Amino acid sequence: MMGLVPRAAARLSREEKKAMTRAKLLDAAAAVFARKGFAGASLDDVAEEAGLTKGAVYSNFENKDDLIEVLLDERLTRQTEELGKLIDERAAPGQEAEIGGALYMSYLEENRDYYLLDFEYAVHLARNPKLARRSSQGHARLESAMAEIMRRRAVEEGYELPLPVEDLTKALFALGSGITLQRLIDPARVPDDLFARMLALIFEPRQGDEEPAAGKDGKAKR
Amino acid sequence: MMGLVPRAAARLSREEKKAMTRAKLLDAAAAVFARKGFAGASLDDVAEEAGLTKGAVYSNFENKDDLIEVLLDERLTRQTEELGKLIDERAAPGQEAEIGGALYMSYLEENRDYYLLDFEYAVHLARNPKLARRSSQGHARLESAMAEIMRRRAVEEGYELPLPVEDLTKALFALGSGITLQRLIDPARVPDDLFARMLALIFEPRQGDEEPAAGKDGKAKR
DNA sequence: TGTACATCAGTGAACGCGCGTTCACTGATGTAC
DNA sequence: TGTACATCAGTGAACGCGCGTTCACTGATGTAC
Repeated sequence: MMGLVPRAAARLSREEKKAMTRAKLLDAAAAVFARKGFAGASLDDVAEEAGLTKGAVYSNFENKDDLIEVLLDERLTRQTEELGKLIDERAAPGQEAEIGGALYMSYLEENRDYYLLDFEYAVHLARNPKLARRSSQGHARLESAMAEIMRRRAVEEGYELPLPVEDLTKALFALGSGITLQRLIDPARVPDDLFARMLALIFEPRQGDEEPAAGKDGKAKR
Repeated sequence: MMGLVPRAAARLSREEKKAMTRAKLLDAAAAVFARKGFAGASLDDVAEEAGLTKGAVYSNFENKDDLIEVLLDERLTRQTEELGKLIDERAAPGQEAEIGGALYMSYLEENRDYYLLDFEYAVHLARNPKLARRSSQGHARLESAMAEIMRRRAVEEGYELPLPVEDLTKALFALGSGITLQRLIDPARVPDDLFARMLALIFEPRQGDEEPAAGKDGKAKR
């Protein structure tokens, strides 16, 4: 019983073992950075959380910057992949705003520390243009994924987007992150459903738009 | 010539001199924190920029946190006072969105470093609830000022706001800060006029709103 | 107005600490024969 | 299958540095007489 894990581990090749160490370090970094922040957490903290030593960090990553870069990049990739599924599974036609807003807010509630880390790192990026350039790619992919979803929904349900998708996407992410930051600082100052209501507002048909194609839910979005 | 400032200074009372020192330190802190960030700048940097020593900082402020708190609080108060004037002077009826958006963006362009500092400190606040509680008051005042302006405009020009003012205010600040953060990281990824266009969109009349009271500029906001 | 003492804003040096990074070493894995 | 050497992931200790904070001191300003 006690020896199982070690004995199993002893069968791993050098390469496999290294991959495990790396994974352990990334998990530990996620937890520790979330708890203490990037600046506030030391590599000793990370190593200890992983049950290893600082040397293991430097054996697997260039330095502290590299570690968090890999960490956040991998998380962003995962989120990008999950984004589509989430919305498609949950949102009925005409309910995207409410569901999307609520979904985001509950996700935020559960991942407070991760968002905080994102903001901290965003500031770090703004002060380190070289890092920023690399990280831009990941965010661009996330935006594309989101834009693609909105475009498809709009076509399927026959409504017009109020702005070019790319711009709309950027604006929605901006709105979301702005609300997020406010809530992180003082949850009481931002209503739970503000994001959802803004989404509804933004997607609502305007005077001068033609009436939605008959059938479906004519007066839906109100 | 050379002796003028010192000789004049020699006439100041202890109190006046201390006030001058404090002001010098705050100016220096504003410059240094903007340049290097709050975490990145040392109190030695601040003191040196002010032509003083660290001891002067500790003689005028409790510690580093207190220094930036006072600094940002004073700036916020100034901004709150100027906010009303700015919009009233510049924006013709029906042009609030365009002017407001453009105004904000050009202000951002000129004060890049200050915004960066704001975000850095916001994260700091989110991790230090005690600090956050005090700083909330300043932001609440800024929001009230903004809400008051929007309320008045809406009445004067006879349109309806799409959400309760308080919520709308929070949402607009959130959108603005979200766009700001994106632009700080990578200006190329956010169009200059995105904020203005979103404002226009948000204030645009919707299907189901009654037509605007005759006269004025009936089909204006399009 | 002048003198003697009190106050206190700002000095300058030292303290203590934590942290990122480096490095010689080790022991388990891999390789060649 | 077994042996001898090479490799290299991870160890553990040391290095060096910067920084926030403290503190005994000083000299200019304030106060009392």
